[in-house]
Amino acid sequence: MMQEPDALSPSELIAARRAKLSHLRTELGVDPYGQRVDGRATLAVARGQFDEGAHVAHAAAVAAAKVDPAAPIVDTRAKTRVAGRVVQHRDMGKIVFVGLRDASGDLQISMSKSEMSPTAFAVAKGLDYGDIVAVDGRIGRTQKGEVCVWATDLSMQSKNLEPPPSKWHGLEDAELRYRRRYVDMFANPQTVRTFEARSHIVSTIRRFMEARGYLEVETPMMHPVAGGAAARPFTTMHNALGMPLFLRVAPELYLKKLLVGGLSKVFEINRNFRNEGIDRSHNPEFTAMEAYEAFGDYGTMLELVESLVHHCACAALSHQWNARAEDGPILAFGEMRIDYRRPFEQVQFATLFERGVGCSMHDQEKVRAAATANHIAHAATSDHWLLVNELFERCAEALIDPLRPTFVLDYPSATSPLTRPSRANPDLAERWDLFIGGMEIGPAYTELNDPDVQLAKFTDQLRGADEEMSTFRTLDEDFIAALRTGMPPAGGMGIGIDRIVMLLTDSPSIRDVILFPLMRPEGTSDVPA
RNA sequence: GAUUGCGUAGCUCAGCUGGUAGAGCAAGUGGCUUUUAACCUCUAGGUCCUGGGUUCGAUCCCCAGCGCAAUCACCA
Repeated sequence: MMQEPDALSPSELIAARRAKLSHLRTELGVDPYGQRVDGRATLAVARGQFDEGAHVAHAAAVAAAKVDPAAPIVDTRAKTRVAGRVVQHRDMGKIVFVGLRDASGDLQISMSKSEMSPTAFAVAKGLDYGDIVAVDGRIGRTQKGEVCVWATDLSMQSKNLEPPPSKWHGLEDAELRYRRRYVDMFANPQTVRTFEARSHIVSTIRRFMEARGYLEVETPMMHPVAGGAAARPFTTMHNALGMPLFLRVAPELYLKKLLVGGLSKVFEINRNFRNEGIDRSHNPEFTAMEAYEAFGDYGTMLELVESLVHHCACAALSHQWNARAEDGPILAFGEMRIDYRRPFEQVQFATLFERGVGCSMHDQEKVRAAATANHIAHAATSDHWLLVNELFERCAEALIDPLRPTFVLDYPSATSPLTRPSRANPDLAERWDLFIGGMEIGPAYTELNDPDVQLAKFTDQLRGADEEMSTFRTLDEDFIAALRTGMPPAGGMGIGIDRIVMLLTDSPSIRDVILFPLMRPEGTSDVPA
């Protein structure tokens, strides 16, 4: 080793790369960090420029020139300039093969000592897995048929100083994939495919909503009062105003204010923040879409969401986001084959409850008995409808067919404080939840627009809140004032975008569809100095 | 927040009734002008997650901590 190891990282692997960095500068006179590269083709485009006829003609001309040195070598192979990260490096002596990768795919670069400057060839021989290079050359293929760029020049664009993961296995450790996503992205090409798909799905949703006349809006993420969902918020503080703020748990109340203001169809796609647990389908910040339509109801929203999800499933098929897609909008999700054909299933909450629990949800005695039998806390004293809700989640939700998108309709009114009670049965709220693949994708409601009923429900909810909840759950006077101004009757819905993306990209964890999921800091344990 | 499991070389993984560790790839060296996880030669590479304890001796057993994963709770 010609150079002292990196002071911060004593690994000799890093020292070797630093030595090469120094060698590039002092011995080869090369800037390892490159300059602007114009006229670059993606690797996929360059590969598409391959022409077998030109390759054969060139090979024949080279062969002829060996017999008769005076014979002209006509080369009609396409010239190209590409750049990418080195993912393979095979040095055969006087010929070097390098595998390059960019977001479009992989392409081999073949470099013959006789066709390059000594400096460029020396750089090529010294490349490491992870370096970024730019290459000029012509598109041809090798004797074994591998389409490649036969390089005439190669320049260093960035030196990799971090020992990269195994080129064969990629980066498999889930923790490292999330913490160092940038490594995951070049070590595991599927990661890039998944996030491209995510982008296309969000774009598809946006275009779908716009085509239906919905206006996209952006409402505050910092709320003086946390509202719109029953979730613990994150707290923060505005210094200059001396003002406590909550990161929003839902945009709902602001979007409804826009209906008061006269917009009739609005949607917002953005982040919500909920101070809750983390698991396979929960990240503290997640992306949701909420949409509201004046003069609609939850039926309006049902048609909207069914069309939207079906549309996205079809788009997933045609874009092959999901490699295991079968004929029709049937998409693989792990071991499941989820059938997105319309119409989706619909089932009444009360029906599903009876099937799962074995009694009518209106039968107070039997519900309480069932709650006791299922060891639900405070079964003897709890409110009837809270028990119904508990029992439903414990016993009935599992009956929903995970292979078919299913709307569960008409939840108990008592657990839906922002929802308008059903005209036919005031115990029920005009609300549905959509379940796909065993996950809750989102709810929709016929929104409550009577300010006095809303105020009463909020007040009831506050009265029932425990000490912790009541520290951040306060009455949103602004929202009540907006309702007093007059909000048209409306349908509203919210769906989890991350979960839709999970389903359509066959990703088992929400962390596979969030670029930088929240991780605990590592290596900062209380080691005494 | 609870329970269970995992943490060994840069990566992927072996290993040990408790006697301080191995492989493949990656890295360094030498060879090779058509390779495909290139191959061949030689070499180097480890706080076995951290801190305690038991022991003559701990990577292994016990306790605590940290991180990750799964399940549950909360929630979407």
